[in-house]
Amino acid sequence: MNKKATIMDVARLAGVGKTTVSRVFNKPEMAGKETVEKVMAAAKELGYRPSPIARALNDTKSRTISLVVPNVESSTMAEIIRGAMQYLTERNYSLLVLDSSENYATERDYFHLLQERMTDGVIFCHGSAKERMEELRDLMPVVFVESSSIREDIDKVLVDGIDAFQKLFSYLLSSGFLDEDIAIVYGKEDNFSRLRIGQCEKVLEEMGLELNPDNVLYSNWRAEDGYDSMKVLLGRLKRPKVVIYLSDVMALGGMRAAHDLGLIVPDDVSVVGFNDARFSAFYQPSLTTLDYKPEQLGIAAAKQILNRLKNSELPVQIDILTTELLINESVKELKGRSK
Amino acid sequence: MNKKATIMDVARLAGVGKTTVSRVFNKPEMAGKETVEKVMAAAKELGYRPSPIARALNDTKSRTISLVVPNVESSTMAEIIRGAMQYLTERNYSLLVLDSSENYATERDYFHLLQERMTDGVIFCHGSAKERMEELRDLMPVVFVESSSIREDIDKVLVDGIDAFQKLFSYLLSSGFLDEDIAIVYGKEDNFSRLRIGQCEKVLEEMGLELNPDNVLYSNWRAEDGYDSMKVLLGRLKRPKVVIYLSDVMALGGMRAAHDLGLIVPDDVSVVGFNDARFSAFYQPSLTTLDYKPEQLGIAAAKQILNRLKNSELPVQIDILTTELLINESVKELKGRSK
DNA sequence: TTAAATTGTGGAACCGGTTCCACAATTTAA
DNA sequence: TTAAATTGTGGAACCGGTTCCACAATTTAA
Repeated sequence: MNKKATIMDVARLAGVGKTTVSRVFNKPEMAGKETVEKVMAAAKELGYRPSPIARALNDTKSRTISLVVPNVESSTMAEIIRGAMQYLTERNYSLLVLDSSENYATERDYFHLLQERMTDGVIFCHGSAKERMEELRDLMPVVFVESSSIREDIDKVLVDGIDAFQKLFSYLLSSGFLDEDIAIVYGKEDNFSRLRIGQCEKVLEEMGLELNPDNVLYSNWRAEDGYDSMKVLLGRLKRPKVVIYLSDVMALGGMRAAHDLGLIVPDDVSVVGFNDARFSAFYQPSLTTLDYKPEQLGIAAAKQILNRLKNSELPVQIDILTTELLINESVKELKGRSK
Repeated sequence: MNKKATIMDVARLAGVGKTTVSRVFNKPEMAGKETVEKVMAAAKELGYRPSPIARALNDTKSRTISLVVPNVESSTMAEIIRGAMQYLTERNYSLLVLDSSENYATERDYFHLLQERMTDGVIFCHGSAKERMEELRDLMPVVFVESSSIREDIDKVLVDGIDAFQKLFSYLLSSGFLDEDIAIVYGKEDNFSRLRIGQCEKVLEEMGLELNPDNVLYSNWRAEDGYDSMKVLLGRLKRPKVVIYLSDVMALGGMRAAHDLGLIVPDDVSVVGFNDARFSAFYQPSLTTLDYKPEQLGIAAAKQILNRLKNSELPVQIDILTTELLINESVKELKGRSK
């Protein structure tokens, strides 16, 4: 490993001052034509590239955005990372991914603040360190993804859960389901689930519906968890007629559980998913789901951060992604039933 | 946004030199007890935290690892990111994710080298910039994931494709399938696919098998693509009796296509997947697949990088993940057939 | 009581760049 | 031909830390 060439090496070889080398790399139009050529030749010969670290020391700009995600089992996070990465890479920014799982509650604290100056902004995806993140806003732009905040200077990207549940419950009611027929399976009971729960309860209240408390379950996002919760629900004396899962993956597990119990989806029990509708149309039966692209959350958040970086005076940005109710085979209308 | 406190601010407030402040933060046992307290109090009062950038300038250690991934549609990459992130975060390293999609072929080149000093090492996941990455090895540790290299000083993490195909073909033959019955659907024809294709062909040759060229397809990793390729295969005069997909997600699409054509999996056509067996057991029918956890690739690669960082003299590290053949419902044995 | 070893401290130099500003050389205007 | 404006250049200072090393103060050994 031979040592890297520095700006001084190039300056010496080209027979100019280091200032001139710096200028050639940053504002070549401000330098003489011949000088530019000389310096570039020397730089090439030495394989010189300016060190981003040394640059950042002056700039306080690193062209790096941090993305703080809980390392959850759901693939949603992975999609968000993908979306943000794509948007930022295209614009020559880098993405630093940080884990905010609850096990790191204390280190993370230390850890992020440590990153302060290595990062031009932070995208925060509903983890547990909300308050810390809000404080960070005093130092740099912060975007919240699917997470509420009291602060009014924090940009946000949200999924319109209210609208989603309204669409869904309207559809189910018009399909002949009663509120007592409906079961709902949330993910792990964390900050994010609480957001959804609140939205769901609000809609239920608005629509004058009341679920049987036995039919509200907390699971853990994975297919296995959806499987287990379906077994629980179908073991009840009074079985639900439709089960809403807060993720497609859990719904997949749920459908399999029904099948393993000798029941048919949707004849014996209907199933609805939410989220990552990437494959829902291919499941057997295809899954009725509230579709949105988590990737879009990442893209929107990255966009907001760069906007804010360009203009810190911008009024607060709030992007709301609406879901689409994809009606597939996993729900069977009960219109004709005589209850 | 009030300015951040620097080491000099702390030194002044504590009435000591900046060297002493630096010492208190880095080697407190080398400083006097009272001094440590004084400095810590001053640091706390000012909310001081050492700037990682300024630190990195001396260290040439940033405690950051770069992960270069093609932004493919497959969820495999997302799993790899997750695994690496988890391992590194636990050890107080950060993960910088870079996109090596082919569209960025030129920028990427520039881009990575630009990152040189911000990164202690690079994990490279079968993208198109292989040669560039090999050059990087002269400057820092590089780990290749699922990518071959001529260089013998590059650590590697691989999936044992040879073993996987051996297991699979043995199983299929012993289940009554002939080579002419077998179709195989690869992903997009890129560096990574070529690796698998090579492995598969080698095994076929070893076992004296020959596939019908019509039955070898290149698709594009997504469920939709798997769907389309199944329609192509089932449209052939001589239909394959078993279709091997190089990803579970494509297999899911394929099974759905068969169903939409009025065929039953596995009675009319058997299907095999590969890869992300996270959900394969929950599909309907459950999918026979070559199971490995892409997440483990990320973990193993992260581990190798940190090992190498600790000891650059370490002999080359090669981790080979073996797959497990999960036999599920999507393949039906043809033992009894009279051909 | 004196010499030697240990402990703690801070100024100077450095990491590799950028910015500021004075100044020399050249070009343009009078 | 001379004064004013423009162009190009590089030394010094700086960004915010760490490392090196000399030296003072204290402790231990003789």
